[in-house]
Amino acid sequence: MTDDAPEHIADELLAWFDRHGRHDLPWQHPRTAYRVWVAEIMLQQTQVATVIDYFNAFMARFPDVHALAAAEADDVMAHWAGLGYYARARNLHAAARRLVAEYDGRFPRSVESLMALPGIGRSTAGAIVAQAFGVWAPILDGNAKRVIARLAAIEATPGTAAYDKPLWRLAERYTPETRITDYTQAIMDLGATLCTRRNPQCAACPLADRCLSYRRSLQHRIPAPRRRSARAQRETTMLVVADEAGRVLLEKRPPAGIWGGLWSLPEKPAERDLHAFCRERFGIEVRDAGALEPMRHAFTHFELLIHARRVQLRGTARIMEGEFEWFARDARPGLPAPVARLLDAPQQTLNL
DNA sequence: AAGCCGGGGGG
DNA sequence: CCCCCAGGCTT
Repeated sequence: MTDDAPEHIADELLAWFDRHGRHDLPWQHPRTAYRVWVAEIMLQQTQVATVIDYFNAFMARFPDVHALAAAEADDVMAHWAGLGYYARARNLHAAARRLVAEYDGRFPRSVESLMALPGIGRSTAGAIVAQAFGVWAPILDGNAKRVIARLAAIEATPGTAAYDKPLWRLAERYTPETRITDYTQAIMDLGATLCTRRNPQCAACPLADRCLSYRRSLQHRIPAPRRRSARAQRETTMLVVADEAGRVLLEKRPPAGIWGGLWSLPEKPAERDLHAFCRERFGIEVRDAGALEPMRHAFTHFELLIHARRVQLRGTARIMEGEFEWFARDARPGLPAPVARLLDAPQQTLNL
């Protein structure tokens, strides 16, 4: 299947990149290892257009690896709120501290060393050494996978070893010895701008004449669609507990799991009585102020139906330490997007 | 090898 | 509504 795949693509790809590639992304100027690393982590499963504002704000607050390592975890999480995949932020922070402790803040230049850091796999490690240091290394992000799968007419289903294994072998074959930084950017740019998932612009592609999919008119069928399974439904009840001053009680979620490490609204088990639960969990007496409009939130593998209930504190707010805290409206930490939407809904803003 | 993690954008 | 996106970690 891949034996008749093209042998070389770098020359044509680089010539195209010089004229049509992306040369003004924020992490390209200046292109330090720290900036490339942070960008690569943010760009995992997240589109460029979404990342740019987060990246610039992150760099303004944490300009180098020492600043990031010295920061509080909450501060890092707050700058990630809304980006999703919060394990990325926890890993980024942990890796920054290890880089400072073990490497004096200087990035190692080998794929193997970088892969030993949390959150950095083979493709991200390759992108960092290629882009920051000009070291030869293949990458295989979503763009490169699609470009190479089409070039070699890989018909296996994405997400399987039958798909990934030949792609890594071909990624190694195509990665040139020279202009490694530009090549890495070029194959991603081709995938992002011409060799797109739908409606690939083959007429403008510098590799069309050697692309097996194009020559066989398979470019619309490769990559094959992923198998999709029915999305499970889940429900939860969240409490909007407000005190007299309009502050809201938030809970820091455990590090693992959904929204790990983020502040959010406390959840009440469905079977628990509201008053008993608040008494035992928070040590407060409350008045039930009624249900809010349920909110749906779609995750990749399930859909969450959030039943929110407004609860008024009776008496004085206790000072709480640790996993629960009272937050004034303008002092809220970063929240998961649906929780932020819930608190910002018109029915909420009236009395909070 | 397969399942899991979050939110946004585009068709 | 559907699918995918500069993937990696866990089991």
